[in-house]
Amino acid sequence: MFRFPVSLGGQGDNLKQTQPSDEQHHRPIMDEVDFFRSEKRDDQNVITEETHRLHVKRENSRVDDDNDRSMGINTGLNLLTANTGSDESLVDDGLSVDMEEKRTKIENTQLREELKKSNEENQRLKEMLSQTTNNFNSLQMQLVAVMRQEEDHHHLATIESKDKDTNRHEASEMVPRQFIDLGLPSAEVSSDERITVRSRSPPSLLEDSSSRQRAKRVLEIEESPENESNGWGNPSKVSKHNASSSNGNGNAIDQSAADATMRKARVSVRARSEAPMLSDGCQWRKYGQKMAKGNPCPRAYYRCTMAVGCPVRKQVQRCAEDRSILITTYEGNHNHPLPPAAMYMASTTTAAASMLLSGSTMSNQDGLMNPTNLFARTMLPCSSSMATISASAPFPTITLDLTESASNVNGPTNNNPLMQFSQRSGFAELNQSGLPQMMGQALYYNQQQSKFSGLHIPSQSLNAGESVNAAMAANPNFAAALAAAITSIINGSSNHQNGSSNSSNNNVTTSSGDRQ
DNA sequence: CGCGTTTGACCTGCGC
DNA sequence: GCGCAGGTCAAACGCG
Repeated sequence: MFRFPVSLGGQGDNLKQTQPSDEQHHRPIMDEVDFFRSEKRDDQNVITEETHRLHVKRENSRVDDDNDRSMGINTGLNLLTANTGSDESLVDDGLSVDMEEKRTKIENTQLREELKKSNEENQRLKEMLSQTTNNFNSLQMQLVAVMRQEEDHHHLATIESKDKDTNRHEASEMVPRQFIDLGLPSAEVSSDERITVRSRSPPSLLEDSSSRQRAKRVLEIEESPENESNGWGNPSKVSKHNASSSNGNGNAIDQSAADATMRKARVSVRARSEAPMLSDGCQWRKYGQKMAKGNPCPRAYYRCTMAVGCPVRKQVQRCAEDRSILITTYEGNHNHPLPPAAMYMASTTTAAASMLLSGSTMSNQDGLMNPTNLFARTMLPCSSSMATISASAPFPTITLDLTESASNVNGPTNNNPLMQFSQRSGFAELNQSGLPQMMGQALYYNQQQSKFSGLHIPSQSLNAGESVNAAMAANPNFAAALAAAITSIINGSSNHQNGSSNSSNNNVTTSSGDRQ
């Protein structure tokens, strides 16, 4: 197996010097050489830099590797050449001290080569780990949704039995029907039924489960025609084709709906910013601008230009009520590597799409969070103030509202919205492994509640505190960072294998503040 | 000259 | 079927 030549826990030269036992294999030899002190410093810098890279992934690591390689190779070759060319003469002269130096040079060269190989291997491993983690997070979100669905199915039976007492006739017709309908292609649903379901969706948390379930199906129906498999050019043109070609295949419909949901999931960030656009680390090109109805401010359309064919687009528009609020809506997932500054927002959109996918692809039973889930209901009031999911929009949209002023700040130390969220919910004592699950469930429940009721929950009394607004004003990237923090927390429950990285992700303050 | 922005035209879905 | 609104395209234009 691969052997890392550096200490994973090292923080710098100081730590290495005070704790030489961590690298007894290398350091004592290097410390003995005074002749190449300058180069030794370079070696230490390389090691230090490598140590930092173990903690913070860099996108330009290749450049670093090149630098290391150039520095290490050049020095090493010179040393090797000197050794091979003058070893015998030195021996003939009987200079044992030079022999020691030559031997040390050779060992240094070997160490550099090992370090270089280690860097390359480490870089490959990190890339593999990053990709695997992303895939795992996406799958984890779906798994959690499926597990919750099965769990809630038992609660559904109880609810339905209660419903039968009050709506015996309705239940006897609707419940069996919904199972039948959900198993059939969505195209068989008439538009009248869709309208009916929409109008029947009550806003209450304890809304009728059957109506919610049917509403969910409508959402799947509405999302299924959207297909971006052939790019963004003319999605609507493909929709008709898909709707007709997929008829008669329920699985195909479900998969289509799932794919469409993933692609059309949107993440909207409301942030106070005087800048015309949030700098989220990506490169955008404006391709259109329209005057939206009811808003004197035009809506600008941007697409990602960091890679050819990247499907990610975003809309930027100022709030009609408060023009200091900048509403940025992201759509799609990047299909190319991203700089670190752009990873946060990208991961947010990806996680949002995964969440929406989890909600819309639940099977034909009770794919909703059970209203009797006291845990989730406890989470909801606060989580809704930070992240809402609206069904009023044409596409399922997660809204991160970071603009509310702190009207009810609990205290000067409670400036972290997520920490306040945990405290208000009575789970402040939870450890870092518990908070992500709670947050994920809360956000997920909010998603289901608002999504299927057709009600956009307005932001209320966000306990983010004045610090959030201050941070937003100081740095528009704070919105992206906070969104990433939420995503990290949501995903944190599934990343127990990444202990070091998760510990920082779960610390929202660190995640949002240090990654600017 | 290349790239990004602007802006009017066009397409599509939806409601009446 | 018609009109409206959202979204996109592409030619024209500006800038470095």
